[in-house]
Amino acid sequence: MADYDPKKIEKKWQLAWHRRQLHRAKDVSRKKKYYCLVEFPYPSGDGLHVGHIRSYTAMDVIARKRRAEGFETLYPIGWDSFGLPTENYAVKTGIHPKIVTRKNTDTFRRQLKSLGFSFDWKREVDTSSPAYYKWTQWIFLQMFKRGLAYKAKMAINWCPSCKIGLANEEVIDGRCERCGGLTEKREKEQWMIAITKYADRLLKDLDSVNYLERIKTQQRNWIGRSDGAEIDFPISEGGEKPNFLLLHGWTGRANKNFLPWLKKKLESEGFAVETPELPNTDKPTEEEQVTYVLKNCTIDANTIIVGHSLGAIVALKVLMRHNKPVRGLVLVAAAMDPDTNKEYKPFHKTFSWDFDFEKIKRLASSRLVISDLLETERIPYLKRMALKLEAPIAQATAKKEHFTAKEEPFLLQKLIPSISVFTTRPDTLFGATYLVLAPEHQIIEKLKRKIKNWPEVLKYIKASKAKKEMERMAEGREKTGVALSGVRAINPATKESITVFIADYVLAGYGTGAIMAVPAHDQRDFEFAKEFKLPIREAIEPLFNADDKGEDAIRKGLPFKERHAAVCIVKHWSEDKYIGLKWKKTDWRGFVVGGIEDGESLEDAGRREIAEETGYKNAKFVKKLGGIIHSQFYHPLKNENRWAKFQGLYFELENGEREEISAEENAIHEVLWLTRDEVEKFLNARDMRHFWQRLLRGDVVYTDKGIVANSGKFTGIPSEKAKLEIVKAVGGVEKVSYKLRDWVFSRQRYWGEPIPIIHCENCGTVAVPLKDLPVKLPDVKNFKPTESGESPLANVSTWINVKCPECGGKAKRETDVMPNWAGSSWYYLRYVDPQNKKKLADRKKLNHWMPVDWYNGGMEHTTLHLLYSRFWHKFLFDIGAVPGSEPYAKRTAHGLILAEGGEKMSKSKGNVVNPDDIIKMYGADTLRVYEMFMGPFDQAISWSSDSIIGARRFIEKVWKLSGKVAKKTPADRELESLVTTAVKKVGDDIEEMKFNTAVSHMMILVNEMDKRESIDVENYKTLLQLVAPFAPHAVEELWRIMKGKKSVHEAKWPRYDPKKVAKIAHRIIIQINGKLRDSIMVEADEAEQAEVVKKALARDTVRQWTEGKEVKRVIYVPKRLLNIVV
RNA sequence: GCCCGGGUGGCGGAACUGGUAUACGCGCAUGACUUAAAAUCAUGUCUCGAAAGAGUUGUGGGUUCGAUUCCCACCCCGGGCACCA
Repeated sequence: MADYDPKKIEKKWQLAWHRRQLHRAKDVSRKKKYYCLVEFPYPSGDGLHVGHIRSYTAMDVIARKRRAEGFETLYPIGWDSFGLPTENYAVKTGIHPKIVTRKNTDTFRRQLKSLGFSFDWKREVDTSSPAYYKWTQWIFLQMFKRGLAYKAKMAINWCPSCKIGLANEEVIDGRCERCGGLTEKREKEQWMIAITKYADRLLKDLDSVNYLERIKTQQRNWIGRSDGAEIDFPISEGGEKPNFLLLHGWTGRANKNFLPWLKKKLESEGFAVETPELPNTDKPTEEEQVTYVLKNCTIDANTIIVGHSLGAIVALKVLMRHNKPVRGLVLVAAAMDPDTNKEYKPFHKTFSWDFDFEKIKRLASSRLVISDLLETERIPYLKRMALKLEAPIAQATAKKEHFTAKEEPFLLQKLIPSISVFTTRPDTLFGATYLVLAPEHQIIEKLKRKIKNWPEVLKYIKASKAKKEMERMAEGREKTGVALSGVRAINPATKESITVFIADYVLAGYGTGAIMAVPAHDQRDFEFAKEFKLPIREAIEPLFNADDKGEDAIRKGLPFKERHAAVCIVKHWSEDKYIGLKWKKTDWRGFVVGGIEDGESLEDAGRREIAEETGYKNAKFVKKLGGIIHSQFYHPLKNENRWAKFQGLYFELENGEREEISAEENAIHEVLWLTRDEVEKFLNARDMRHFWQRLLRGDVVYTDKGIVANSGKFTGIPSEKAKLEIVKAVGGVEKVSYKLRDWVFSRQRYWGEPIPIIHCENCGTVAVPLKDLPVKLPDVKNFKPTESGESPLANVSTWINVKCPECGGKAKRETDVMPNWAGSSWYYLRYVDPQNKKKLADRKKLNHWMPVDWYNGGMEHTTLHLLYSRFWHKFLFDIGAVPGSEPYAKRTAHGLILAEGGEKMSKSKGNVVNPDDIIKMYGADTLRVYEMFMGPFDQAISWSSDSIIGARRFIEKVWKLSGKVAKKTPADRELESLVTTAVKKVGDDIEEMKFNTAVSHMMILVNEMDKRESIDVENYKTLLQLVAPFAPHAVEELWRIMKGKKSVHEAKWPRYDPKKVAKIAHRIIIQINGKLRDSIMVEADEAEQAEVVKKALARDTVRQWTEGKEVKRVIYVPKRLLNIVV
């Protein structure tokens, strides 16, 4: 037989498989489907990376195994071909990106084919081809139509060297992901996509998919859900008072009672109130009323519009038409006929509720309240509106006389100027001793005239804006800020007047851009408070729970016995040493602890305990160590659950004078003198450590949950429980916040999908009609981005100037293009039906193939591509374009391949491994096997050119074994068992992506076979089948030599008989006192313990160790080990 | 700082659910074949020790008959997030 020569066989079989269309996936098949997916490559000029091969081989192994198991398997590939490197190359060379892309794609295709991947090449997709991006644009327009794609002026991350805006996900350590340059913040009009609308579903649905746990965790952290509350802090000093515009509804008692009442109330508080007489109140025509208000009333940024029943509708319309922000909006509904108890018809019939709620929210930025003067459930539209506006509903107090509303503190409170904060710890509200606003907070501008130190404040705001991201980080988070003098707020819980600061440690983009600072229970607030010498007030007493392990774990069902106790830290009279008590009967190591008896002072109790437990007589009390610490645990000696309320006390001994300790005490614990370091190690309970920290550092910020303290009627409640109660008591609202930001979708560049939007002078922003899709990229000569940050497309006047599709008037095309994450957000859907001209994919085919059964890719895409595509898929699901709301049933991740030195491979470092070279030298099969064998698939690993040879030798061994194959061989039960084990292990390992051990099992089998004179045909064939997915070409050649016509890749995956895995005889390890001393062979049928022990004890080696000793205990693990304890 | 991984020979790494630590591969050493080299084959290869034996899975402690594996504390490396209230 000829020597193994991959050059001779690899091309041959690649062509043969292609001709036989072995890897085509049929859309109609009686087999069960299986969809394997890998991340399609960006065809860069560097060619295929060995990292691609790692992932693609892994999935190829799985795809081939699935086919062998009888699945109709789809394993597609395509090109993610829009992107910056190609464009930058075009800028440099003047060659059109289209041409560069084609060239690169050809290289990638040739390289992938040379590796023998079982892709279905008929399904190639290419994101930069108009036939493809037509549908990318289509999806964008669907989002636009549903308000998910919007244009907004906002501070974005700007990379000055790429001249491009970046999404948060693309900024790493304040640097541009692509070029590594520092990014800055820039105000720009940008297309945004409202991924935040899907935040909660993206989070929740993670529970329904099979992703690696670390992928889920990373996505969860990125989405960053926090459950908390919004709480208003009224401005007590300096607040600009709003003026009110009250719009009444129909003639009726409501107008007679409620509005006059409100007017009087507001005026008595010193507010300016305007109440216009609206025309035609009996037969309302909204148009007249809206015009009237706009014409006759003053509306400015300080106006709060209050609309009552019909007036509510008018208020909304006025606001939209006015189109400038107002101070606030209050909608009051009492649209109930007092006689019939039915809703007024005109209210229901005449008005549509189709408002642009997003816009209204923006226009009424600071106060948004909906007040319900009836039971809410009877006015469902009000509830609907509150939901849409995310506005709090004030509950009515009126019942029978529902038009004579009583005083409504909540409503009023919402109208009085205040600062709203977001907090996850409303339970600490009583400890909030100051407020902090982000420097960008809108209210600062409004308070401007009242701020006495405005120049200083302005300087701080400017300085913080000017800071680049990196500088902000480099400062080591030292807290800076400025107090607003002339402005104060009221803590709604304590009613105390507190200072308001601006500081850049508060972020404008998160929550409300303002926080209540609780220095006692938040590290950052603590640091700030120390810096500015602000009061620190404890609102939570620490609670330590003995966890559910250990002998002091709380026993369920037993009640807690509460006890006040003193914890005494006692210092030596001359040395820097402290008393530690070590309990003898249980694993407690702590300080002197003892109960406080009735009528006894804390100090006395401490001194008494010290004397009793240690004998030392002259302890001098120095200080208390903070407040109470709660500790819940089980007391093993007293057999009861304890709830100890510990007080920390610090004593110093004046001398070593000591009395005899009672025998009783002596039996309980041991007294030790410990240095500071020894104390650290000695303590084994969190409560004791906490006191030690208090002694060492003075203040300790306790940020965990505990028992509410110093909080009026809430004192003593567990903090978790107090949260909601306190929120309710101060009229706060429960809120959820996310770290996830909307997706910046504009790129001011050339090589991307044009955003299919037209800007018309009359009609505003208009979608390109679907029939005009795709909006093709025009050919240009100059790809250079402009200094002003406009797209190069802005210069192509023939392309830009168009007629408005709606009015036919003058209009211009949008010149921004989409980011390169757009095309990749849905490509897996196109594989299913790549040629479809009418839809992004045929529904039947989608039903058949979706979801992707197994998707493998890089960890680096977890919060980018993977999250984006899940979002797009959910959107497509919502509009009925795809079945199922999750695209990928299973997601795994491969580790990076690094260069030999452990660095990243890069052209500039010259350490890139070219797969073409490896294939030339060793063959594609060797490269595949090596990459599978090199190390754990999910971990990063360095390339090693020395080790590749091992993979090649393995294939050669398999090759040479074919010379030993014989039809008749002597029975070989051992080999039989080895083959069976290998079938099981290789199969299992592939499923768990433990390819390295799969290969090693095959190597073991090959080595064993190599020892034999001859090998049975069937055993050899089984081996070939196991190797086939890894080294498809070599095995195909061997298989054909053996058998003939059909391909090994059409053969059924070998099965194994579980009984054969069981060995006939076992080596039993004999240990004496846990040390390995001997081993014996035992037949499977004589594995009874007694027999084995007898056999073992008879052995000389064992007798040597057991001689003259008594056998105390024998542990026997069947088929494994025998441990004799003497 | 927080959240994930990880730490085992000269190197990549293996070890099921707590049960022979170092499988498999690379490298290295010795030998065979060869004029020689490569390739191949055979043997050996954690440390100390002549041996019996002892020690060893980042460090220290604990639980256990027995710990790479479980628990506690700490150190180091990689990745993600980073003042997210």
